[in-house]
Amino acid sequence: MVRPGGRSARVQASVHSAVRELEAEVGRPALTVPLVAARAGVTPSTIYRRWGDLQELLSDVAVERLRPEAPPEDHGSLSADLRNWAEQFLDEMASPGGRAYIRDALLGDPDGDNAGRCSAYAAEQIGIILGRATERDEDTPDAETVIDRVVAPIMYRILFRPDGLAAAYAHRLVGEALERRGTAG
Amino acid sequence: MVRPGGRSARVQASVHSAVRELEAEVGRPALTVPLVAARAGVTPSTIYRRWGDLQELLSDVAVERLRPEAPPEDHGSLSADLRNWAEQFLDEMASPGGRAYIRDALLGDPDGDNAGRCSAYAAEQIGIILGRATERDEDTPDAETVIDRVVAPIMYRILFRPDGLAAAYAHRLVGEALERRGTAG
DNA sequence: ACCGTGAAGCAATATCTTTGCTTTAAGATA
DNA sequence: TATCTTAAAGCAAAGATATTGCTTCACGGT
Repeated sequence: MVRPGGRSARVQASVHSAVRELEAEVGRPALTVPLVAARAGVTPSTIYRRWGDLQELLSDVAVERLRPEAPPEDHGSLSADLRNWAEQFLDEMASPGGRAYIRDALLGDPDGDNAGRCSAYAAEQIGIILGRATERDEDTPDAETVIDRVVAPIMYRILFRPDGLAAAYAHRLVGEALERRGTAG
Repeated sequence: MVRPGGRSARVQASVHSAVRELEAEVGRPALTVPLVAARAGVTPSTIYRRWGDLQELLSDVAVERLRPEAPPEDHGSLSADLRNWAEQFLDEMASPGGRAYIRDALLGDPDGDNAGRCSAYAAEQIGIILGRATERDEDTPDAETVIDRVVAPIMYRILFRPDGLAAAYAHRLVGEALERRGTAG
């Protein structure tokens, strides 16, 4: 029987907060399970038993921070919506903090579950944008295409070649992904 | 002064071998620095001082294993070369072992150095393919385009959505990346 | 053949991880 | 509301890993 509320929930919240606070205060390299436990007012064995190790805990926290907080802004057209979303996505993900979260999320994730969740967040936001475009009767690519053409290149560069990423790159990708579509009806 | 040869080199080789052997024998989750050290005939402190921790050592080993061993096969045309290369790339990288290496390479890599190296390997292979195409007077995209259109989507899916990846996907990406190019001179 | 030096060995210490057992409190039942 | 059940947390001891000062070794230069 699952017990989503009560003590377990309090412990989880308190541990997550402790991670976020300590990440800011001492930096991630200095994070340890006992340190987090002390700040959270919990014994280390609680963390080991619930999360396994520090990496899985960090992965958990990272995924939470990567979850979008609001649907993408509506700028009145598919291309404006996508441009804006891609720019923000790149900004957030390419920042030092964003990169650390992505890595953490991928890292302590034996079954690929958390990584899948991150990808689903992006897919969801894109789905909203494309849904709006469809309602406006715009010619709309499918979400997979946008992921291949826009999200994947951004993530690849963030992970493998973190230098020289700027909004212009996101804009170019969006432009290319939408090429030869503006004229249909 | 750098000392590439001699004892240091022997230690490095022996430690790398130990990692590879033990990865196969006991599995990566059971790997520990003391275990590797014992197999390599080295004291643990040597490993800690040279590599910092297990993750960085694994990252090191992983990058070595991701280095291509030969230039891409020549099939007589850009599209055949790229199709073949992409298919092999996907096969190797999407296999359980390949995915583990990619993750390890990204993981113990504080400065993004090893990740950059992996990306450079792919870029180099692609450069060879495109160079051949240019010599044949084919209309040739630049390497960045191939990375954005072919490599990035493959890597994104391997890392974030490991299900349902097959050669057909790689072929489709190559086809789309080369679209509207075959007819030029 | 002999230094100088960077890297490896050794060993003591500090820290983290694991685990068996006990205690707590959430949620169900009456 | 009192009681019961049980998943999860606490505690503490044992085990393993990580760190570090000092010593020893051997490569590369003179």
